[in-house]
Amino acid sequence: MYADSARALFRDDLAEGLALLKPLVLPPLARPDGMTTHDYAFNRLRQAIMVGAFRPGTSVTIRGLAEALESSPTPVREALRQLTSIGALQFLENRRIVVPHITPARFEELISLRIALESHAARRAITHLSERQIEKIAAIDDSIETEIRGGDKVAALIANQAFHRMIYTANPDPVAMPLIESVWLQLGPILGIAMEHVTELYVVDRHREAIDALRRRDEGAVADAIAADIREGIGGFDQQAVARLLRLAA
Amino acid sequence: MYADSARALFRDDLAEGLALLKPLVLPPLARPDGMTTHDYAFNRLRQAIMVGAFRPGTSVTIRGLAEALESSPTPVREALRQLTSIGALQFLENRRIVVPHITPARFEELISLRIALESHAARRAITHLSERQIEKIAAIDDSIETEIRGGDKVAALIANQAFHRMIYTANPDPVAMPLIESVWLQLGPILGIAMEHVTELYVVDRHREAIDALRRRDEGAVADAIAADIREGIGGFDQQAVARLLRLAA
DNA sequence: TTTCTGAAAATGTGATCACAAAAAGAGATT
DNA sequence: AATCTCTTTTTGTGATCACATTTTCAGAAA
Repeated sequence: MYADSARALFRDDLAEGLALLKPLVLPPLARPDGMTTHDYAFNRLRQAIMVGAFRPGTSVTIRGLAEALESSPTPVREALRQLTSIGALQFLENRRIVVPHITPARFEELISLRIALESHAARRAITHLSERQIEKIAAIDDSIETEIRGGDKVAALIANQAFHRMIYTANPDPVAMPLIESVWLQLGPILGIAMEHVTELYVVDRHREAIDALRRRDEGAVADAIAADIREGIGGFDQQAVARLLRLAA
Repeated sequence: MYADSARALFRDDLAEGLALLKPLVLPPLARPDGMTTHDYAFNRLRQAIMVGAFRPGTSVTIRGLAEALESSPTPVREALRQLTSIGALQFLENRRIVVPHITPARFEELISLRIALESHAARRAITHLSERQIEKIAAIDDSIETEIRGGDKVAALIANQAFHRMIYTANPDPVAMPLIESVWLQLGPILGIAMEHVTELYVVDRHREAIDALRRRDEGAVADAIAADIREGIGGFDQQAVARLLRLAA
């Protein structure tokens, strides 16, 4: 596996990183026609980071990624630069490019920021949601449970994100969504750790509550449900367990 | 002025754009030692957009900026790509790079997002603020009034941003600050329009209220003061007047 | 005057190269 | 065995170039 590429894709955790990256980033997402190399690289990396393919502290290289994506340094560097702008990566002083480390305090800040942003976005979405859209949201919620019961952690995570995204993007001017995804990206690497250590997934979310509140067009109840949902867990992961894990890692 | 450069820096509003850009972006900020060309370009453009140097819809070119910044396309393109990630610019389908247009609805969304984000950040900052820092914040508030009375719109704007930034960055893990600045960037172009049309600046902010609340460590009062401050105006600009202006422009 | 057409210019994209800084590694020294 | 030193390799940076697409604009046609 190492000899496959002349250069290392990752400096640390090479095997694990590759193992996670390969299915997530390399084969599945074919490049659509008309998509630039840069956009392709950006979206692949973004998606990989958001679902926890990279552990905190992992460092990547421009040439390594260019090779993995069968491209050249220029578009990859642009993609990496963009990812730093949204907190997904970090260019260090010594020119190393790493996935940011997360302290327990930072983790708490990010969760609290998620609550502020997403309860706000949920409130703002209510008036724009049609009945049909709400039913779609409920359908996505069902698929989350299916994935959790099936034990596919990454799929559960993605479905959970889709659930939240579907609500917030009902707003025709979804200015909050990019910021919310920035926070998700910063939490991604933690989820990667969680996925390695947590074997049991729990279906304890507040999605039903949120959906009911959406149907009633009850702003306060929606915001409360979303806040509680975030506070308690992330797509099958128990929040407290993740926090504990983080303290151990630090 | 036009003949100075072989290529146009802006496609539209060339004269106005240059007039605003020159003092803000070109001469003053000298490139510090050790700062890369890319970082320099990024920071200059970012600052220029944040204080309203570019009107909505203005389009820029990579080569034009590279020439203006005495650099080459590569680092400038990276800077522009980063700016799109934080909502300051937009790469259109036809490969044009523009400052995003803003609809009245989007404007309202951004203001409401500012309130959600900044009242949250203010709450989170309270426990980390020392007495000395609060006095510094009060000093910045004084300088805002000075600038407003002096009639320097850009300086007033920058001082106002410094006031808010000083509060939010007291938090040792300021995860919200980059997101807040992203919103500021998206509002920047509107401020540019406001600065062109508004002649009178008002010193009607809630800063004193906010500072008092900070001294009392009163979370709710701080959040309320910040929310009211944002709702009513931006660094000397009356919010309602700006909204009216925007409806006219649309 | 307006609209259409085709050539010329401009522009974003991505690959490549030279360069300096940093990291890695081999071998000697303590 | 641990530390230091010097060479080699790797890596980010920025400039340049070729290419395809888009825009611009002059001139013809209606």
